[in-house]
Amino acid sequence: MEGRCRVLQGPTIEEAFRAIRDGIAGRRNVLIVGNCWAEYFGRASSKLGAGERIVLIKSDGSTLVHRPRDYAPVNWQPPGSLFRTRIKEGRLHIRVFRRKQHESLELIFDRVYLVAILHLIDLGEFHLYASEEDMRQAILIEPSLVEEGFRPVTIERPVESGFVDILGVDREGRLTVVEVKRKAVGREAVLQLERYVEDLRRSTGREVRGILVGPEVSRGAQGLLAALNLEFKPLSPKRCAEVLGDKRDRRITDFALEER
Amino acid sequence: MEGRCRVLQGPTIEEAFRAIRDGIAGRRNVLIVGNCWAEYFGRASSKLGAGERIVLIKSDGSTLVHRPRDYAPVNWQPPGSLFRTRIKEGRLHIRVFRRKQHESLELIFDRVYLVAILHLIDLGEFHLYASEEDMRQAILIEPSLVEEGFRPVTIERPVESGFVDILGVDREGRLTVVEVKRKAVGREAVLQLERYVEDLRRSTGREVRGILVGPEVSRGAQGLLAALNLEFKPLSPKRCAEVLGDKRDRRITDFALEER
DNA sequence: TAATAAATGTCGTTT
DNA sequence: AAACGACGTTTATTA
Repeated sequence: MEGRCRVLQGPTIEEAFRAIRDGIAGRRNVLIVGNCWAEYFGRASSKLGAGERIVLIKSDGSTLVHRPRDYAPVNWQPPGSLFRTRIKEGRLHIRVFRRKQHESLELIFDRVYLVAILHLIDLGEFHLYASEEDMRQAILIEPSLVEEGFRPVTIERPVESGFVDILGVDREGRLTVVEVKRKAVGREAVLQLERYVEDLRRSTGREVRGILVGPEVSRGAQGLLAALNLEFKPLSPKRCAEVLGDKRDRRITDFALEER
Repeated sequence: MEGRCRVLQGPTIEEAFRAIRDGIAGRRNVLIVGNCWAEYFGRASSKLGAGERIVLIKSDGSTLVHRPRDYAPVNWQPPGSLFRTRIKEGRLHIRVFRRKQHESLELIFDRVYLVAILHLIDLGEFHLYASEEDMRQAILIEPSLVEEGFRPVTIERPVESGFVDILGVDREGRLTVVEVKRKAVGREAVLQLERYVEDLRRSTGREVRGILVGPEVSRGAQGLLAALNLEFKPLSPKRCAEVLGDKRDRRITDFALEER
């Protein structure tokens, strides 16, 4: 473990500097807790006043500056960033930059409470279920999730303005565009569907139905749907996962137990 | 600093458990480095195999599980989460959940390398420049950024399917919808603009121009624009920031809300 | 490399 | 509380 994890508590700026510089050079993960401020220039620009934060520099170069609140980092750099650390006027400067993107984050610490240099090995697999892709799969396996008598014909069918999620035929043989969303659909999704339907009407000269599938609709989207003569079919990712679980292999079944 | 930052290096599971439980109860920020695996159930569900990671539990309840790579956490919970920590079969279990949302993340550690309990004070202000809002401001101050002779009339004008960024009149008196984007515009933005233009044509019975303003257009969006007879005007957030820098100090704030 | 759309998106703002 | 849209969105996939 000692080889894996080197910790400095209450280091001097000089000690912190050396540990961080070497940690970054050695492609370790570097954790810094201290009082800092920051400036960012690139796609936009930003200024962050002084405060106590947690900074995480990962071995792939991604860098996160976390305040004691919120999910999102207040400042960051994506993977592949480069670093320059130095001491200036008794303070620790860490410049995180991406040359090609002309993007730079300058971090300045005047106090460092904790530095940890970590060699982490993480080969664990990660799997996510109940994605929009899973919903599409479920519909292909069990088309009645959309509507009794619905028959899918094509997936990812290209039309003029994009790709139709599922193109099929309803029980009366009408061409039917299905657009799937894993969360509550808003106006945006309706516009997308409307465009697809319009493209298909034009290119085929046939009558075309448009059905939005998702767990719920917003009020505004509801109105737009009505105005554009489009339809909504409620369907949750959860329900789809169940269908997939039944038909494929069991994955989500313990979810029901969890939910009570 | 000692009051601010309590660190356990290579603690036993029991020691880690106590420190973490008390840290969470005391609304501290808690850093954990160790070997863990995880399961998530909620909006979706996921399974993460064993590996060495950094876990950050913030004082507002937000929780992040970070692998040694990537900007994004592999698992997380938003602010406001609740916690239950316990030891089971010699392992440390941390359950992070939100009852109302029926969302739960279960983290299990079999080894803990480092625990830090942090009391962080962060009152620093954060400011972001060159946002889309800044671009709109710049256009209001300097309408020729869109086109010579353009005169803004209304901002955030509601139409049937949403809100028009800037509604104005071109040099020939034609109603003109301007949609602003801070980065390269894709199909989505074109659809949005098309809808607005269509709504206004219908509701006013007048000729309506639609101009998309942004740093660049994608190929596909370009095509869609042409097909729908809409226009594109290149304008970068940076250029807008310059304009604001020049003109802002003159305090032309509540400008352009009245019709001219 | 560019483009396109999903995301457990998150987050602020406004109704 | 719900809706709506921006975000330095990031990330994966595909042409």
